[in-house]
Amino acid sequence: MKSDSAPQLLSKLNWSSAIIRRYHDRQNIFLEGDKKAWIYRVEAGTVCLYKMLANGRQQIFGFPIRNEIIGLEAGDEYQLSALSMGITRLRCLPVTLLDREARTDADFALHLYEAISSELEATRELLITLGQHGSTERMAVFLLNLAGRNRGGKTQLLNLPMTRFDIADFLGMTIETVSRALARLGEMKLIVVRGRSKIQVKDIDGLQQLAGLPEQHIEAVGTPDRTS
Amino acid sequence: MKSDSAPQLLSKLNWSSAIIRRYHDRQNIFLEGDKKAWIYRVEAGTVCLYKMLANGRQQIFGFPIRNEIIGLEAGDEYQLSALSMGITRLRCLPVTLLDREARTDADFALHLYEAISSELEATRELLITLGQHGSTERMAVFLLNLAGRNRGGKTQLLNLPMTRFDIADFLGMTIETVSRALARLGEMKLIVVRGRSKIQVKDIDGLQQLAGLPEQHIEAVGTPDRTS
DNA sequence: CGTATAGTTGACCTAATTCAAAAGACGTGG
DNA sequence: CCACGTCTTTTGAATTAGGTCAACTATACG
Repeated sequence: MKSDSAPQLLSKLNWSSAIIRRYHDRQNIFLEGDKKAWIYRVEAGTVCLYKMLANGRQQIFGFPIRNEIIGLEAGDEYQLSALSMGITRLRCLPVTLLDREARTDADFALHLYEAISSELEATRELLITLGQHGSTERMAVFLLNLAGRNRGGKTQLLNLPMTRFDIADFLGMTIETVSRALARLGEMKLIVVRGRSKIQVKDIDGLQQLAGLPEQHIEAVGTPDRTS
Repeated sequence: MKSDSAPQLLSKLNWSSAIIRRYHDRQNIFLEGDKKAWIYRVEAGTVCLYKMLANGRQQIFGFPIRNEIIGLEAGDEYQLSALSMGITRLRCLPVTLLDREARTDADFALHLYEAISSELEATRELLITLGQHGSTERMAVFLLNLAGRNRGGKTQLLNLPMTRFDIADFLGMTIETVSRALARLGEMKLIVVRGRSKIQVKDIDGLQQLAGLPEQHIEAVGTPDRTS
């Protein structure tokens, strides 16, 4: 559901020369409207991409993790804010470098085009999830997305570095509903909630089924086992 | 809210040589998954961009009108379906032409990048609208969006070539709720509903205010931590 | 430990969906 | 131009999912 656009870019860009920056929990990486100076690749940890809203809430657009790129968008300002969720390590590349490459190398510029395109596609998926599914299903989608990108076994222990508040803002609901949705998934024996930041996935197929029944819009991001 | 990215592209592309294609009401222009052969610029009428969903409904992502570009995305398949709303005229450009240009001209490729970027931004706005606003507000946003892109006077007569069903699928609600939302806006003296496809905007400022005031994104000054 | 913060659970309320039916728009043929 | 039938839209009543408010519990941290 989030930017899986890294692979192509990695090849072209000289990331090895990039600086590594370390964040602890809930540090701002950049804010919407900041002048864009760097693009980042997540090396470890999780990032939260969001926009602040007038009502004090925020709309979260994703939680990029290891190997995903953030800050990649046209314009000279960031269009989203980024926050570290837990201890996080980022590799930073000056945009100037990216810009120079893009201006001279059409092929590279096209990679940018593709990367943003897939980001757009991901955002559309999110929009569909929010618009069309109930709270329990949305939670299932969220967990599957995490599980998929974490690339684990069948019985995964998911790490949730984000708070219930963040999850609520991501899925467009309240923390209470998040809590109840998790409880319901628990009752259904699909997951076990372990403390505030660990969730054991017991029945990934069940989740999958809940999340979208028909294959349609839940592409198994990374998960090798797709039963249907 | 939709792709207003045309201007830059227009300058580079040789649209004058492009074929014109005519559609009447509710004809498919292309379908999600179709091999991408053309990109289009709307000359007249309205297009509906959507994805079919498993439950028989559809998520609509926008209603591009005159001068807006459709079919512009990376990949060799369309990621959305497009349907004409009312009599519609499109100028068609073979993607091969666009591709050739993009592969050789880095500057042009960057324009594509920017175009998609603004599309992404628009989709994010839509997501926020759907996620955070009530039905009446959403309707206000929709009407303002139409009014804004139609560029008219203060007391506009809006043409709605799409059905209530389409509006419902765009705003993530039911036709009944669409109807009630319009009725409510009527009671508030903000609009007058004239038949099934015309709406007279009486108080655009009132709509704007309802919609959440144009500036709904507060930049986070300081810590975005909600609680502390 | 004890306090603060995060999360859960319960009771109630509201907005939107659902189901049902009436009213209005539109096209057709007389 | 009117009468008719179909389809779209509106309106109403009942239902429900999720939000809100409030109390309670669990967890992290000093």
